[in-house]
Amino acid sequence: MAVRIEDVAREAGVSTATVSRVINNQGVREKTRERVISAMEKLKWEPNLAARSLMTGKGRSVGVVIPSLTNPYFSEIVESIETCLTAEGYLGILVSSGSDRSDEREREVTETLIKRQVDGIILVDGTYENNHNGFLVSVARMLPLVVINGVPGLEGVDLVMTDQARGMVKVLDYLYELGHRRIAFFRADREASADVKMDAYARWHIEKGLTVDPAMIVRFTEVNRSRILGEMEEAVYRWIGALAEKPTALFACNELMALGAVRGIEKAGLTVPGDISLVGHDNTPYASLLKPALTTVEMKMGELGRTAARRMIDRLEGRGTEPQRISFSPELIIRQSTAPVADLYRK
Amino acid sequence: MAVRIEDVAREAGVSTATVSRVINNQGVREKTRERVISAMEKLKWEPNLAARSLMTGKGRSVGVVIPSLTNPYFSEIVESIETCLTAEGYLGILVSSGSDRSDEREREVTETLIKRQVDGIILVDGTYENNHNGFLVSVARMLPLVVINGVPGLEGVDLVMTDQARGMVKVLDYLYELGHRRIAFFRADREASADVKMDAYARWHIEKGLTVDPAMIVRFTEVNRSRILGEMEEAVYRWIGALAEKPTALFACNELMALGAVRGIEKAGLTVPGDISLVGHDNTPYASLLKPALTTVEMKMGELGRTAARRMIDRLEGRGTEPQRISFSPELIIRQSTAPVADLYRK
DNA sequence: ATGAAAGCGCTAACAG
DNA sequence: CTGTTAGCGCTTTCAT
Repeated sequence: MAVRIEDVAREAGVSTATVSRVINNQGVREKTRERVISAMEKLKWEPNLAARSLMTGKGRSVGVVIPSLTNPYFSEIVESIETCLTAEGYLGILVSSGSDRSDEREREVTETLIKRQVDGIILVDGTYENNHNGFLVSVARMLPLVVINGVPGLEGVDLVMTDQARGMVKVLDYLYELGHRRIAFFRADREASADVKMDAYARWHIEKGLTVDPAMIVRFTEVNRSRILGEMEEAVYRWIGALAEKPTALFACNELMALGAVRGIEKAGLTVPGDISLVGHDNTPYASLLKPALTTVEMKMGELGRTAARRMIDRLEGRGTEPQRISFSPELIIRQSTAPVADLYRK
Repeated sequence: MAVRIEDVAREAGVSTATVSRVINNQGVREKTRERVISAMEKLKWEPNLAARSLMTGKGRSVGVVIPSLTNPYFSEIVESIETCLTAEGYLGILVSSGSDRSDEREREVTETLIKRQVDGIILVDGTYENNHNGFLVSVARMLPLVVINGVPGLEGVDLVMTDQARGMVKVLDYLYELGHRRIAFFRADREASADVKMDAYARWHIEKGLTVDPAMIVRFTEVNRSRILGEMEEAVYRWIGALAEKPTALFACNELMALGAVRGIEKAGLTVPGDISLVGHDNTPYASLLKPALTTVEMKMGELGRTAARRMIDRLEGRGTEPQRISFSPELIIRQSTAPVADLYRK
C-alpha cells in the first residue's frame, strides 16, 4: 500500500513510464536502467500485480484442473507442473474437479478459473464427455489450453499425452511371450483413458487371432479410495470363483485395482504370479511397495507435467502458437508379479 | 473485456455506485436491487476481479503452503482445504515449499504469496526454524495466518493441530500393555513434528521409570520418496545386526519409514509382529495396504484441513479475530503389525 | 437510498 | 530513448 511506481520514478529522477519499461524489460538506456533499479531496491518496491493485470489483462498465473489430489498418479503431475511454472515466475492455481469425475463440476471449476482471469489453463485427464462435447474447444477459444491425456485433434487445444495404446500393446506382447493367452482386463467405468486401453486390448486380440472373451473384461466403479479395497477383494474373489476357465494373466488399469486384484486372487487360494500374472498401470509408489512388486507401465507423469507447463509458458509468451500434440511412449517396468504361464496349464 | 459495470448501470437506469452496492450487499432498495440484478443477468456481467482487488486490496484467495504434494499425508489436507475454500467462493492458491524442507524456500514461497496479495495464508507443517525465528509471527502481522501443526503460542498466529504427544503416549501405553519394554524410535531429521514425538517418548520413559537407550533412537534423512526405500532397508538391517539387545517393538514417525523398517527387519531374518511389533504414524493409504497391515496413528488430516480453512474464512470475514489454538486428539488404529511380546524374551 | 466524481497503481499510445 | 497523458474497471467518499 505504501510505495508506488511514482515514488520510484521520483527517486530515480525519471518518469513512471520509464520505471514501467525497466520492469518490463523494454528498451531503456543502461545508465537509466541502473538508476531505476537501485531506486527500486532502496525503496523496496514491488509492482502491484492487481494494477498490472487490470491494465494488461494478464496476471502471470495459470489454472490447473485435476480430478483429484489424493491420487499419487495426479499428485506427481501437479508437482512437476507447479515446479516448472514457479521457476518461470508463474503461479499455478490448482483446483480439483472431483474424483467422481463429474462433467459438470469439471466445467464449473474451469469457468471459475476463467473468471479469475488466469492466463491459461492446464487440464489433466478430462472427462470423456467434456472431451467430446465441444467444451474444451470453446475454452481454447478464450485462452491457451493445454490438455494432458485427452483426445487428439481438438481445434486450438494443445495436447500432451502418453500413448496408452502403445503401452497396452507392450504389456500384451510381453505377456504373450511369457505364454499367456487368456488375459483379463480390469477397468474403471467412465474413464477416457480406460477406453483407449480397452480399444488397444481388443485390437491386439484381433490381430493375434485371439478371441476377446467378455467375461475377461471387468468394470469397477469408484476405485479411487482404499476404502473400496475390501469390496473389490470380494468382487474379484467371486468373479474368479464363477469363472469356468480362469485367466493366466490380468491387467489392471490402475494400481489400486491391481492391489484389489491381488487380494481377491489370494483369497481365492491362488497366487501371484504362480497362478496368475499381474500387470498394473501408472507405476505409482504403491507398485514397488507391493508384494510381489508389481510389473507395471510407467506413464512418465513428471515429464508430462513439465512438458505441459513449458508448452503453456511458450504460448503465453508468444512462442509457438500453433497447437501441438506431443506424445510420450510409456515404458514397461518388469518386476516380480509376472511369470511364464504355469506348466500345469500346458499339460 | 466487453461488458463493464457502466453498461449494467445504464441498462438498469442507475449509477455505477448502485451496481457496486448491489454486488457488495450494501443497502439498496429492493426494487432497485432487482432491476440491477436482472440487468446483470441480461448482460451476463461478472465484476472484473483485478479491478476489484486493485481497489480493495483483497481478492478472495488464500495461499496454501505445503512441503510436498506427492506425500499422501499432505495431499489429504490440501484436498480438504481446497474443497472447503471453494465452497465459500474462495480460491486456494497452492504452492509447495519443497519436501527438502528448506527454511529459505518456505519463506520464499510464502513471500511470493504475500506479493500476490492473497488475503490469508494457511501453512502446513512449517520447518522448525521458521516456527522459532519469528518468521511466522511477522507474516501474521501482515495478514491472517493459520498454521497446521506448528508450535503453540505464536503471537497472532492461528493454530490447528493434532496433539501428537498425546498420540505418542497412546502408542507407548498400548505397547506397554502388550509387554513391550524396549521400543525403538525411528524419526526424520529436522522435522518439528518428530521433535514433539521424541519429547513425548522421552518423558513417557522417564515417567515409567524406564531408561531411554540412545541406540533405540534412529534418525534418517530424506525419507520422503520411495527411492530411498532400498537404502533404508539396508540401514535398518545393519542397525539391527549391530545391536547387542534388540527391541521388541518399533515406532516409525511416518509410514514410508515403517515400510523401510519392515523390509530391514525381514532382511535380518526377523518377522513383524512375531519378533518385533511395528507401529507407524499418519494412517496413509499405505498403512492398510501393507502386509502385515500396519497399526498406526490416525491424524485426522481431513479434519485439520477443514478446520483450518474454516478458521481462515472466519477471520477473513471478520468473525472471531482472536487467534485460536484448536487441537485434535489422534486415534490409535490397531491392525496386524503389533502383538504381545514374544515369550522367549520373558524366559 | 442514490449519484457524481475522484482515484486505486500501473501500462500504453503518442509525442518529442 | 524518455516523458506526458489517458485510461484499465471498480469502489468509495461526499453530496443530494
